[in-house]
Amino acid sequence: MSLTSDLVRGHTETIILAQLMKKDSYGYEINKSIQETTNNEYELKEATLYSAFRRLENGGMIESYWGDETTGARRRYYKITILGKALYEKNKEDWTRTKKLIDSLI
Amino acid sequence: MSLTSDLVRGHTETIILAQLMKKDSYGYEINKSIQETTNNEYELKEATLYSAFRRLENGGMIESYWGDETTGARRRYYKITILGKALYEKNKEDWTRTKKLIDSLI
DNA sequence: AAAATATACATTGACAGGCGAGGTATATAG
DNA sequence: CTATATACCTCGCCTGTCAATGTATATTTT
Repeated sequence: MSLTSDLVRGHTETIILAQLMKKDSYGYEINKSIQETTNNEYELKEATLYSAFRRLENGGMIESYWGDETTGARRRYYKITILGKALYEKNKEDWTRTKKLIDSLI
Repeated sequence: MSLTSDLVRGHTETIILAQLMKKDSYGYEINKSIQETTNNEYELKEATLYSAFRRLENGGMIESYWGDETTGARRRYYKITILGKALYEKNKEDWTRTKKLIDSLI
């Protein structure tokens, strides 16, 4: 929504992985969930979201499959892989370190 | 140095402004100071540093003047402006908010 | 005296992530 | 029947980062 986007840059993949740590999900739902969690303070732009999915899938961090909805628009579900879980944990640690780093610098 | 760069992206200007809040300084010194503060965990690449200076100066956030060194390499000193101080304060607030936002999402 | 290192500034061109703008398709509410 | 919500996707631009490269002076090492 606001000015935060620049500062969240670089966390997009981790945010998506975090959602997929809870359960398999699809783009639209993930984004809604982010909006709810942040009281509409933040959302991923669709182009950002889907390009992140591509990167993550190409890197073997997530896998996708089509949902079996008989009604409504089709959904492409994503599932986090072992590799993806490991990346998520690593990114979380990096975030903890980076937070301290920035706090000490600004 | 390491993997942090992606996550610090977006904070470069604020980090520079933070240094200039303390005192007028020049590129090389600012970078050394950052390295010392972070125990060599982080440093700005020169190209990044100088392009940030350009942006900040063009935006009226900092002003520059040549030092009067009679020996050694010349130094271009930077001074933070009123506008720059305001931006710094705003960026700090944004950081506080963003930190919470990311913490809630990952 | 020569070579290496430290100090100090600067530019160029490539790269990657974010995103505006545009497009497709189905279902429901007014 | 029109608007809105759900759901996916791509193209091409913009911006910040950074490797590589270049300049110049001073000190330290060999």
